[in-house]
Amino acid sequence: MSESTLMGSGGPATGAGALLSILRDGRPRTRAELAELTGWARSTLSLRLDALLNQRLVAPTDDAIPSGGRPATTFAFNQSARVVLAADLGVTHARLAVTDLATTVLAERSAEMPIDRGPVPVLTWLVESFHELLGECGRGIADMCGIGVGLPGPVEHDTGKPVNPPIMPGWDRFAVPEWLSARLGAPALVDNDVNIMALGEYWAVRSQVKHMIFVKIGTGVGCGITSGGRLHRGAQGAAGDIGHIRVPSFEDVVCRCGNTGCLEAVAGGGALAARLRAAGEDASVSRDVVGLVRAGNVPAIQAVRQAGREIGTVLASVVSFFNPSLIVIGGDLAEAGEHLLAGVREVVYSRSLPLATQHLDILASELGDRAGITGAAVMVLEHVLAPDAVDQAVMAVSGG
Amino acid sequence: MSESTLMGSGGPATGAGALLSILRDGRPRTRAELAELTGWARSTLSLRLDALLNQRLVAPTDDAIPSGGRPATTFAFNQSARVVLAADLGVTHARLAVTDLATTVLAERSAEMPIDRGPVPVLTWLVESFHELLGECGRGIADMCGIGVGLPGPVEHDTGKPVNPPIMPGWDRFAVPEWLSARLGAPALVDNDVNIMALGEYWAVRSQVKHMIFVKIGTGVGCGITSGGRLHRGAQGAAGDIGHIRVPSFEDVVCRCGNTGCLEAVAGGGALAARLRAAGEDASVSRDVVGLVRAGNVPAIQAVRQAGREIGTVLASVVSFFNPSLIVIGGDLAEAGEHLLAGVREVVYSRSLPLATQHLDILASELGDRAGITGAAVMVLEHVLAPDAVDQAVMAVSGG
DNA sequence: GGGCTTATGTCGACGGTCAAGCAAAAGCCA
DNA sequence: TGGCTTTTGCTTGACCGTCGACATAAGCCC
Repeated sequence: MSESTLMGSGGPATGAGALLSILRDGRPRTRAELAELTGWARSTLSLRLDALLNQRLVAPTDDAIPSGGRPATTFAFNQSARVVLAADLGVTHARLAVTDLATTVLAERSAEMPIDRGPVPVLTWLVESFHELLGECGRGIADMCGIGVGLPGPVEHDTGKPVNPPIMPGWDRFAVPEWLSARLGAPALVDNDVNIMALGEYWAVRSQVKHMIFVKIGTGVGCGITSGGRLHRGAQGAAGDIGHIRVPSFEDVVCRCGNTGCLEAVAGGGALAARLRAAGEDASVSRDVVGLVRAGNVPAIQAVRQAGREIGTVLASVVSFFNPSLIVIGGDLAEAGEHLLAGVREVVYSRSLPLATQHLDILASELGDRAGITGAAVMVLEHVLAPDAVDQAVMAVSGG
Repeated sequence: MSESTLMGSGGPATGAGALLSILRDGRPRTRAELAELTGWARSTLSLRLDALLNQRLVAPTDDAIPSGGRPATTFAFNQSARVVLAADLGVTHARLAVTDLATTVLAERSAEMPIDRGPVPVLTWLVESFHELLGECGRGIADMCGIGVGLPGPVEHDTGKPVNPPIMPGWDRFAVPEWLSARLGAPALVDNDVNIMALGEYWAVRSQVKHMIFVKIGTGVGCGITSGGRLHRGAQGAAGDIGHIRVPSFEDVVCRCGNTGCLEAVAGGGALAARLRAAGEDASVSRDVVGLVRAGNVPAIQAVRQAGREIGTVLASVVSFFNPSLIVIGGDLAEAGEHLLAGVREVVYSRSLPLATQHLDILASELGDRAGITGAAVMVLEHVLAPDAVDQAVMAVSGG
C-alpha cells in the first residue's frame, strides 16, 4: 500500500531528471544559471544537483569564470559516469562497442558472426565479447547502465522480440532483452538494424532536424524514419520497408520476395553485383561494387549512378508524402562516393514539388559504419537517462 | 519574481487536468474508482474533483450504484460545459458548426463562400455566422472555449498563417488566429483542410489505431497522416501532398502544377470530369462524376474504379514506407460508393508485402462531409482540454 | 425504526519547497 | 597583505499540498 503512493503521480517528485536533461547538452553551467533555467530556488537546486553529483552523472568543471568576486564553479554532464554496451548485428557481420553517455566510442570490435547460428550461440558470444571490451577500456560491469542491440529483421520493439524474420532462423519470438538482462544485469533494448542506424544519424542532427529519413543501401534497401523527433516504427514495426516498392519499367525483374520490379531487385547492392558479374566484372557482394567504383570501373560507376536514380524515383514519392527536411544515405553502397548521391539528387529534386524540396538536404551518412552502434547506444540512453528513470534511480539511492 | 515560480516546473501542481483526461472518455466513475486510477488519496481527489465541478467540466450523474450501503455518486465528463466553433473552409464552399466538448454537432451550416474573396470578407462572414449559430443552439459567446479553422492550402500550423497558398489570393501570411481571437475572445487554431479531416477521422478510431492515413479525393488528391497518435505535418507543413506524385505510364498527361503524370492529373475528380466530358458525358466538377456513378453510368463507373487503381498504386508505396494500420478514403469522390475503394484495395493488397497489409484496413470515411468540422473541433479540444491548459484554467479561477 | 454498510467532508500531521539571512570560502585588486 | 566582491553552504521559519484518520451522512435490510 505504500507502493501505491510511490507509483502514483504524487510521490516525492525529485525532479533531478529534469535537471539532468538540461545538462545533457554538455555545456557547463553555474548554479545561478541552472536555478534560472529550472525556476527553482537556489536551495532546492543545490539539493537536486547534489543528487546528481552523488550519482556522478554530473561533475564540476575546472574552468572558473572570473567575475570580480569568488568565481562560480560550473557543472557539466559527466559523460563517463557510466558506459553503454551497443551491438549492431548484421546477417554475416557484427559490430559492437562500449560507449560513454554521449555515444563516444570507448572500445570497439568488428567480427564475422553469421546471424543464422541462432540466438543462443550469437548472444553468448556477444556477452563474452562485451566483457572483453569492457576490460579493454578499463571499465567494470558495474559501470554499465544498459545494452542496445540492432538485428537484421523485423523486431517488435516493445518486447524486443524478432517477429517472422526472413533471414534469422531460430530467432522468431526469442526473448532477446530478457536473455541479455539476466546475464548482464542491466536493461536491454532491441530494434531493427535500420531503425537504430536512423536513430544514430538522427542523434547527430537532432538540434536542426525533426523529420528525417535514413536510407540504408546495402545488399537490400530499407529506411528508418523519424517524425517529430521520434522514431516511426509503424503498426507492425514494418515501416521503412521501401526495398519492395515497385519501380516502373522493371516489371520483368524478379525479386527474392516473389514479386517483380521491386526497388531492391533493381538498385540493391546484391542486384548490382549480379548485373556486373553477368557483364564479366568480378563482383559478388555490394562491397565488391564499391571496390570497382573506387577503382574507376566505368560500368560499375554507371550502374551505381543509375541505381541512385531508381532509388531517387521512390524517394521522390516519399518526399512528397512525408516532407522530411533531411534524407541521409547510408549502408555499404553509400561508400561508393558521390555517384550514388548524385543519382538520387538528380531525380528527387526534379520530381518533387518545390515547397517540399526547397529546404531538403540529401546527404551521405556522417557516422558511416558506426551509425548502428551509435544508434544502439542512443536507444539505451533515451531509456536510461529519461527524466522519470533518473528520478527513480536517484530516489532508490537517497530515499531507499 | 513570484511569476517565475508560476512559470517554473515547480508551481502548485493542481493535477486537475490529469483527472479530466481520465474522465474524457465519457464513462461515469465513482470517487473510489478515480482515486484508484490516479493513485491519489480520497481527500486529494475530492479537492481536484471539486475544481472540475466548479468549472462545470465534470458533473455528477444520476445513476447511483446500489452496493448495500450508501450509494456512491458517479461523476462523468460534462460534454456540454462549453462549446467549440469549427469551420471547414473549402475553395468555393464553407461548412461551419458549433460542437460540444465531445465533437457532437449542436448547430451546423453549409454555404457557398469562395475563398478568393480574401481573408477579411470571408472571416467577417465567418464571425457573423458563428454568432447566428450560437443563437440557434441557445448558447452564449461566454460558453465558447475556442475556434478551429481548416483552410484549403498549406498552413504553418504553429503560427496559423497560410504560406504561399496557390489558390487563396490575399491570404498569404495573413494572421488568421490573431484576427479571430481578437474578435471572438478565445484561442483560435488553424490548419490545412486535409489535416483537420484526418484529425477528425483519427478521433473516431483513436482507441484502436495510432498510425493512420486519411486520403481526400476531391478535385485534387491529398492526404493527412497520423504517427503515434499525433498529426505528422512535415518540415514545411507540406506532408501528405501525394497529388503530385508521378504515376507510371501517364507521362503525357499535363498537371496544373506544370509537371506531367501527376496522380491528381490522372485520378483526381477534376481530371475524371474532364475526361468524361471529352467522352460526351455531362460532368464539370467531381460531384458530377459522383452523380453519374450513382445513376449507373458505365463509363463513369469504369473511370472511378480505374482512378482507384491509380491511387492504389501510389498508396501501395506509401503503405510499404509508412506501415499504417488504417487507410481512410474521404472527399467528394469517396461518395461514389464502393467502386473507388474496390480499385484502391485491388492494387494495395496485391502490391505491398504481406507483413504490412495483413492487419491493414482500407475503409471509407465514417464522418463523410463532417470530417472537416469534426477535426477542427478536435484540434481545439486537444489544445483547450490538454492537462496543462486545464490546470492553468483551474488555477486562474481558484488561486486568483 | 434500528443496525449495518458504504460514501463523503473535515481536521491535524507530515514532508517538501521557498525565501531570507548569515558565515565562510575564494579569488581580485590596490 | 588586507579589504572587496561574489559565490556557496547551512539554518531557520513559514507556507502549501498531500495524506491518513475520524466523524458524519446516506441509503439498505431486517
